[in-house]
Amino acid sequence: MATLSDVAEEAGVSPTAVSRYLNNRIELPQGTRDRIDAAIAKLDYRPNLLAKRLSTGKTEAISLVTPEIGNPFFAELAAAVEAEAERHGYAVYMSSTRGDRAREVDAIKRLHDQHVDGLIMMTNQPDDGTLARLLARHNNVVLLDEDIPGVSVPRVFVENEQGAYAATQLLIAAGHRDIAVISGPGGLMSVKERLAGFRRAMGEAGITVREDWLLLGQYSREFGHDAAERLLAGQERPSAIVACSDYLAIGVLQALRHAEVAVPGDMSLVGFDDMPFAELVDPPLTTVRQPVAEMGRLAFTRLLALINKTETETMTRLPVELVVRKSVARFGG
Amino acid sequence: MATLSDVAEEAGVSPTAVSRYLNNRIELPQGTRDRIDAAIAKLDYRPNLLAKRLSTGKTEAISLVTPEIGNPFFAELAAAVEAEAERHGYAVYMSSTRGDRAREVDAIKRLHDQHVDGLIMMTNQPDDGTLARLLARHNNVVLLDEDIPGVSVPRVFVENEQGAYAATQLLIAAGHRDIAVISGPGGLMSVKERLAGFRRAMGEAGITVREDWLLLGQYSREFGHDAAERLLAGQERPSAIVACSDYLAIGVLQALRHAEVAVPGDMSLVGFDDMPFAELVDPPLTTVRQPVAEMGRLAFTRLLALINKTETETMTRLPVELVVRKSVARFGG
DNA sequence: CTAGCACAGTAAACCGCTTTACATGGCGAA
DNA sequence: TTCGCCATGTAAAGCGGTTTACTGTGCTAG
Repeated sequence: MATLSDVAEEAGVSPTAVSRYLNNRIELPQGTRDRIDAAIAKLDYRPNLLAKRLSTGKTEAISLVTPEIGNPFFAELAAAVEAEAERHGYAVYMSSTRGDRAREVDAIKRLHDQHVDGLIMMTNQPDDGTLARLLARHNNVVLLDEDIPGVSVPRVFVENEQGAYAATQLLIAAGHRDIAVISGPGGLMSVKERLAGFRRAMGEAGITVREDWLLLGQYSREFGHDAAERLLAGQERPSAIVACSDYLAIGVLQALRHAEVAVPGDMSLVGFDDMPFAELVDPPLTTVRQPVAEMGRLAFTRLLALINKTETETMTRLPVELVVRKSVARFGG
Repeated sequence: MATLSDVAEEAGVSPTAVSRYLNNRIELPQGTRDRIDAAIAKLDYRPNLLAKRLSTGKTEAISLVTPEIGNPFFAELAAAVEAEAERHGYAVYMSSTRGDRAREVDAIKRLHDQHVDGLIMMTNQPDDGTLARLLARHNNVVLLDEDIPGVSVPRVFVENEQGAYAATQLLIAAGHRDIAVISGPGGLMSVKERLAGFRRAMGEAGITVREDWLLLGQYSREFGHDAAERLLAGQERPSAIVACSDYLAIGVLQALRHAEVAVPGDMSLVGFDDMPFAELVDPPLTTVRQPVAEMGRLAFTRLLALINKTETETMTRLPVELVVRKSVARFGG
């Protein structure tokens, strides 16, 4: 591969000149410019990024850590981040922590070694302080989708409270009063906020919340399934369920189908996320849509601003939207 | 950050010694080793990967190019590759081409610049020779899931022919004779092979294939939808459809639902891939499962072998498995 | 007694680019 | 005429490692 020096020699100038020319740090007369351009073309010169990075200390790369890249929600988020990064000439290192705390820690440490310019972090489990401590030492971090308390960095979240509020209101408007909630780990911000939205809607309607119908566990299909079974096994049954993720809703749907409880006939259900499959399941799922593409895009934008020192801590809340499909029916009919 | 020289100074040896010690290229007496280890611990030394890479020319990173990381099939594949890469200490650069030829070209070129050690390539559109030419110039490439004719590199594919054969056989065994196929772009290997499997099954059963019921287009929901509509609009209708991807099948399902054609009552359907949502749709989809995790794992393994020069061109075919659910019924009831 | 060898390292070049500080020539102004 | 300055560059020192070739020093074998 041709190097900068080769180009310089070919063009009859010094490597310095070529370097500075390419980085717009020098004004050269037309003739010289032409010679350099010609040499570059002739030798098919492409700068060695490794050398450039070592020299400048900037990598033009970011790290993206996701809980599970195979999960469509995170995959879409990742795709959006990647697309925006690419637009700005940034490469993205991806790591999938598979819900493993050790791997999260690893990913952050490795980020240090990879010398990426920044990190977009997603997590789906409550932090015990480990992550917060680790992230505090790093400069360019933005948190996406889920909070890690105690780190002061830009954050991009959605209106969790609003979303759950709207979902619950929809159920109440359909005549439901016995409403259960199935959600993720109690320590997670999104879980707390969605629960708060639920409580607010219930409160405003003057309905007492049954605490034993608030089932917190994991944002997973399995937990959705198990929680629904538990609900069905109880003395009294709710007539509607707010599942705080579409994965949970899917699990619920499976349990209900297995128990031959008709949806929405015998049980109404609303999800959260609006994953691609939400409209494909039976029945098509009424759910709260998160603006995934916008979230990813914005997260990268924030990170870039951070890298360029034009940004400090900010918190953005993106609006969500209730998408009404077929999984909610009027109570009793 | 502490450098190698800092460590050397602290330990009272030369940087060379430390470097060689860390890379197991020298035997040092216990005393010296201890001093170096102590210095490393004291200074919290972590080697600068950038410098190491520039120096050695090895990056311990690979590039993964996928058509669409937001697509669960590719996302799962990517997750599997990432997991295996991580096990071996490799980082992975991800790029999503969004079905754009220019972006594919870009990704490959950039790979050259990023100086990654290798590339795992997935594509979902026929190559006009551009990619083949580009890839020929690069050493460490493995093709995953789909072929690019004319490049002699390791490949990891599935038994496409077998899969379609089994799917078709299932339909024939259920009494169907009027079977249509909806598939991806005609130029794609997977499309050809799946079609071949279909023809073989039909041939063995002595059924004539209706060429106008072979609908080739894109591996997308939209095309599945449109193709199904076209099928329904015809003079005669098939009683069963082989959709060569689950995305296609979903589209078909939507079109059929809209036209109030019951599945599997009025129309049987089998998909391909066994994406996570396949069992969640209505009715749960009978489909051909691809061993996604194994594909990803193997692709990385092959690439690693290639990087270490212990491998040349190989082609692996992973077996597929017919997963019977509820979307196929006996013909006539 | 000495040649030779193993041991325990080291000096210095190099990977390819950036950047700081400096150089040269010509020209305008005093 | 001379000074200074602008335009047009250049030399060389990094960035932080790796690697090749080499050096002392002591010990052993002959």
